[in-house]
Amino acid sequence: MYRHLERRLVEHLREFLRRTYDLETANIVVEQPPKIEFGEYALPVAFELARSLRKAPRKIAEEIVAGVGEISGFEKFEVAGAGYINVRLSRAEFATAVAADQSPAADVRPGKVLVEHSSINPNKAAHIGHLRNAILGDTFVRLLRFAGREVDVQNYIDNTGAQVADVVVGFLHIERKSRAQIEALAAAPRFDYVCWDLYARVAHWYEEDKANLQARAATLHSIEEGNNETAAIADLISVAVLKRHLETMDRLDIEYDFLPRESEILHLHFWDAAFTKLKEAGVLTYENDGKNSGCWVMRRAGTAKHAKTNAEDAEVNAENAEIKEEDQKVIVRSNGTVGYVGKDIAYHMWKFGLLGRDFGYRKFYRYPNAHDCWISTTDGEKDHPHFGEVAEIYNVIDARQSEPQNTVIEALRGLGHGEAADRYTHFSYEMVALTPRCAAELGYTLSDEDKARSWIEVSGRKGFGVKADDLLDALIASARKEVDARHPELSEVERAGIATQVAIGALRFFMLKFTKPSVIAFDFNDALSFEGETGPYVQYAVVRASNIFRKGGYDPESFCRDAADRISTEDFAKYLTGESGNDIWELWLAAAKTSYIVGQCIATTEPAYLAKHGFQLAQLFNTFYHRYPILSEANVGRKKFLLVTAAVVRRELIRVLGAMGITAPPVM
RNA sequence: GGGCCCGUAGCUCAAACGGAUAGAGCAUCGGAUUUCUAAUCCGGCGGUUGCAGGUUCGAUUCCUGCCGGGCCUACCA
Repeated sequence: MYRHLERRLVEHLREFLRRTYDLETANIVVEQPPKIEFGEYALPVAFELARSLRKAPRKIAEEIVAGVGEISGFEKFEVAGAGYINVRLSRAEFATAVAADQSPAADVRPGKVLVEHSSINPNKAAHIGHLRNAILGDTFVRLLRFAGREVDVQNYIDNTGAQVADVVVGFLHIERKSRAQIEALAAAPRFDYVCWDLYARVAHWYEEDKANLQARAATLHSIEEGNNETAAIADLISVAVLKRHLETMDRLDIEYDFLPRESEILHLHFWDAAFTKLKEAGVLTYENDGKNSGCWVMRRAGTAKHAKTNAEDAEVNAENAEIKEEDQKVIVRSNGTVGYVGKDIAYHMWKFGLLGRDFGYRKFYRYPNAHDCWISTTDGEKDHPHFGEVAEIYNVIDARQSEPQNTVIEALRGLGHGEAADRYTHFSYEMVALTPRCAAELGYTLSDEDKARSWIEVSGRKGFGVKADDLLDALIASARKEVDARHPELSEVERAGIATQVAIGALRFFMLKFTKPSVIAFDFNDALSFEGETGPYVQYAVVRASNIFRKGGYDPESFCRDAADRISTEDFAKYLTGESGNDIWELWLAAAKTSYIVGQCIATTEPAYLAKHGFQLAQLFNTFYHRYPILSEANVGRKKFLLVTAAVVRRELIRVLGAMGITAPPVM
């Protein structure tokens, strides 16, 4: 609604400027006034026009206000300050529409969207870094679906790499376990924890004696070759750990549709198909000398020179024809094997339906809600959903991977698929690290240098980090203590359920409230907080709103649905003016912004705006709740109005939380 | 060396295409009429937005340089 009116305002104004000044204004900026009393929209357009019209901004603003005329839904235009135009909505009309949940159909872009996130190596337990990835990715999926897009969720599994081989080495060479023993371990709970520790030990074992690295090379070779005991063990380990990851993420309501695996990219020869096309298009060049002699290389992303003038064009092109050694990315090694960037290029050609090959598919994991997650195989089931061949992709991968991601994009461009390259988004975010204090709490001894840092990077290789399940367990235990103290009358099951909801709310909100480029320095104190700018704060606002209706014996949904029957436009207008009206109007306006915010989040790939919005809405509601007792309100008309207000805000808070993958408990 | 990111209150973070008095939370100090109310609310304290220039009517935001920190820059995946 808010967004729709903004668009209407801009269109009208553009038309007015065209008519009056014969000006084409490409971009009319709309802002929000610093205070609610000033109106709902602020237009700084007069400042911009001052130069071309050779008039004072204030004068232009006055002319616009005088001449702009009536726009449906808007009440008035005013000049403010040195030339701002503040615009006021018709509050009653707006509130009626918001209560009824009228939102004019937004134009949804066609085509399926593929979001890939998590992509955890299946050789050890998931840690907090993976949680940030999965929560960002899953929230983005929810945002896209909220906006009406069709979305496939993928989780890429690198099951043939050195990390998996290392755990195999650990079991066979250090632990000296048989296949049957490993199978038994894999079937036990939290097998991923066993691998977490073993993986760190293997890294240490390599360091003790470099000769031990031969075991890795041999294991890696056997895995790639396939059809042998070692490969079978690697497969059983990676599948078991993968299942654990799915269980961990399911605790957070994170589900996947498809799990493409590197092993199938290898066995189904995706690379061969891609290699041919890349050579034909001249994306790859063969090096005859230098350090990369015998390799197929491509230009590293961002190293091409760009001409600043036409005169430079020829010169720059000549320079770009030859790729300097330091700008070369080896795609195919001199021994003929392909590196991971090459496989990634082939994989992304598949995503856009440009490869001419497909995976086999098999059902792999059924969620408690009966949703099936599929996995890649060489030969699959006949009936399967259609994956790949999508219109847009978003890869949720941390910022460290931006160079290879850009290289893949450049390869697509080089293949002549510029439009695909443009619809490829590296959803980049910074890592989760630990504060020195947190690291110390975990029992790690720190150097003086580390102690002075503001954060320390986690390392799976060293077994240094906070495991996702451990954090969740700690959050649930902490929430449980609060619930037990507040609601001793509830059953064991009820209290456990509430504690889980609160824990998930706290965790998901925590990971979303930071903007993507900010490194999260993880600390248990911050993450375990349930007060202030947290998920539970927002959940609690919903619980409070629900309490009003439960204790009053009303149905909140019906108060939204039938708002217009219960309250006349005149009453809306009456209660939304004056000092207290302004307070409450601010709440209504914030509640109406949800879909506007969702649009912002998608356009900027920044879910943090949603967390911020949820918190602000909850904050406004809490103030309202405190200031205006509802059930004891003597004036019947005003009481109805306050109930509608609470019902609408409750509805929007539930929506915002839902888009973040958070549910509100019945009581807190 | 090159590329990308970050630097805002004691701490952790916001500030939508450049906009009106730079905002929250935490911490700290002081308060909240027995109500749908404490996982909450109100108030106090707290800022030369790393530094220096430039562009602009206007800069935390854009540009240049410097200072400080991080990440990436393998024929490993």
